[in-house]
Amino acid sequence: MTNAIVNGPSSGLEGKFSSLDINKSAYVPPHLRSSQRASSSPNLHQNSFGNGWNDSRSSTPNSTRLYTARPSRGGPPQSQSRDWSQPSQPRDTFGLGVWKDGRHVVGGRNMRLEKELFGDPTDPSKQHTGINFEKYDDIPVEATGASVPDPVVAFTSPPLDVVLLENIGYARYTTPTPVQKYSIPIVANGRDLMACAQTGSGKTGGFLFPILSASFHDGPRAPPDQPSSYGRSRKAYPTALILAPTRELVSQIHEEARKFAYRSWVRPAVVYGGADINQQLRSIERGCDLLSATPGRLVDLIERGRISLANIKYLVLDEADRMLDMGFEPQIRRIVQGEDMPGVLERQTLMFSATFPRDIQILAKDFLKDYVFLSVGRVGSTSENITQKIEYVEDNDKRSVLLDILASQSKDSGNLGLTLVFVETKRMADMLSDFLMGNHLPATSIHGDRTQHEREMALQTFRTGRTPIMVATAVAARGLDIPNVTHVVNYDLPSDIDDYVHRIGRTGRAGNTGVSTAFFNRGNRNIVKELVELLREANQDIPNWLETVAHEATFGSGGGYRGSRGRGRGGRGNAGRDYRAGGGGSSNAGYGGGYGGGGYGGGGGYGGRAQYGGGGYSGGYGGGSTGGGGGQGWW
DNA sequence: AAAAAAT
Repeated sequence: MTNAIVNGPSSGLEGKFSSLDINKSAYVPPHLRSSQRASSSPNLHQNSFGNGWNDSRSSTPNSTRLYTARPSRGGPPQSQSRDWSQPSQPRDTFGLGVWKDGRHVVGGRNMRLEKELFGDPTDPSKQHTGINFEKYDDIPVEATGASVPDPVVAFTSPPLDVVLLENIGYARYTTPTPVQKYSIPIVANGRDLMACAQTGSGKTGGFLFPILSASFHDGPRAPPDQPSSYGRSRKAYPTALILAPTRELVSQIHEEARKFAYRSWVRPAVVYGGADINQQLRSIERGCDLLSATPGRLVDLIERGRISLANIKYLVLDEADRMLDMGFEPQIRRIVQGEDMPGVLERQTLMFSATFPRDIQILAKDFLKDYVFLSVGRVGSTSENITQKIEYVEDNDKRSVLLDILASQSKDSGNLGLTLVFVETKRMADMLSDFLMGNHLPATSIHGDRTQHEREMALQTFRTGRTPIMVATAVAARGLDIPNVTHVVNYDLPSDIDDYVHRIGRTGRAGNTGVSTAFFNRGNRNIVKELVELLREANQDIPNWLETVAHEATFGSGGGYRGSRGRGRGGRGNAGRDYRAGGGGSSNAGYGGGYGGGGYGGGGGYGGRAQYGGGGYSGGYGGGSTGGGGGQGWW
């Protein structure tokens, strides 16, 4: 099994145009696959372990098992199914497989597509393994819940589906991240999952890998009551649905899905607002098995009768806390509970959230069944490969300080790195990028008032280095994975420390070192305490004046440093605790270990601090002025 | 107070 990655697929059909037509005509849209599927596969409700995933919660033991019961690659099968001997078996040459007669018919390789999806392996500048594994092994993970499956140690033991393993190999991922080590067996055992983890921890693979592995093996679920005799229905019946808060995030998830669904029967699709809906309609007609979507556009398409959720087997809510912050709860509830999606017992649901406040707990209670709770340590702040600098800069001086920074950066020889500048408002994003461009700096900007096209262009010119400076609002703070960001500037500090963590997490990825610079002034006192704690945890240098300010802020008021966001999120960072565990909770991996420090939601259960955080707002403006220490009278 | 998201 291991050699699947090393050798790669060896279909002899790659690049043969002759089977183009065959393939086109042989392709069966997902919604028309029901008849053959229903008759040929009695294993409809089985996962790749072969155990019923509906009732696995009570019966599945922890022991590891094979993730794949039989091979499903492009070569001749090692088992029965003689029809393979037919020479003209319609195999695809464009990297598309099909599900046919209850079996996975894997597509042939397509070198052009492969290059598009995975990059050119011969191009060293594209060598982007994505993940620094030594660092990642330090991330503490805690799993709680009833009979938590043991984490896996490798993609190959027990093995994921061979086709998936090959794709993982093409993507040059060698080792599962800690999130994946836990999530893979959890999902593969049919369990629901609530994970407190951030993007960058490998969580996209954490849900894509097990979902695709099982899907490759099991095939699509037969849509209920599908009027299959009526020509082609134009309704898509996805098997898996992934919801995420921003368009960029959704589109990034879709790109990952395209990689790992390569050569399989699974057609990934993506829908989000701001883009031409007719184009999206056409694309989902071409196949929509694993759908990544923002909630609004999905509801729209459901209303138009073009997407049915009746076939959903896997539901993923990514960045759930953020979606609630953005007011998506009504749409999400409608999608999950108010349409035709199978109930909680008939589907598998995975929720990811950076924090675990009360409203997320409620959502988890409503959407999940007997879930495993996974708490994954913070990546950005604990990893010391991000150097965090805090500079005192008054608002009026910010522009010139930024220019200085950018100028000194460009003096560094071979400055290939990208600089991401965060501001708080859309207006500021426009003004600042105009200012930079006016100073002949190659800058662009991204925020919610730009058209989707402009946003995509900005992201593209930034990624490719054509405009290596990008000014961004919160739209780019979370989740976006842009390789080669070497510097994050918090031109305006966010009022929420979690946002800060997310922002600086845009750099220092892929095991590279990164620098973050924050402009701090009196307007940022609301996060100073948490900021100092964070810097301390991450072994960063803390300026004396900052310590002083933090001290004052602590004393100046009842310590209501959190306020500002109205509804305090449950504790900091990933302090998410499995509240079901009643405070104590069984822990599989040392969480406390690298985490000491005060802030981590200190034992006392959950509910308490979740909703209306401590002192509320006003973290003490005006508290003891005349900055005492450091001899710097800033206040 | 701001940002994001369906039109």
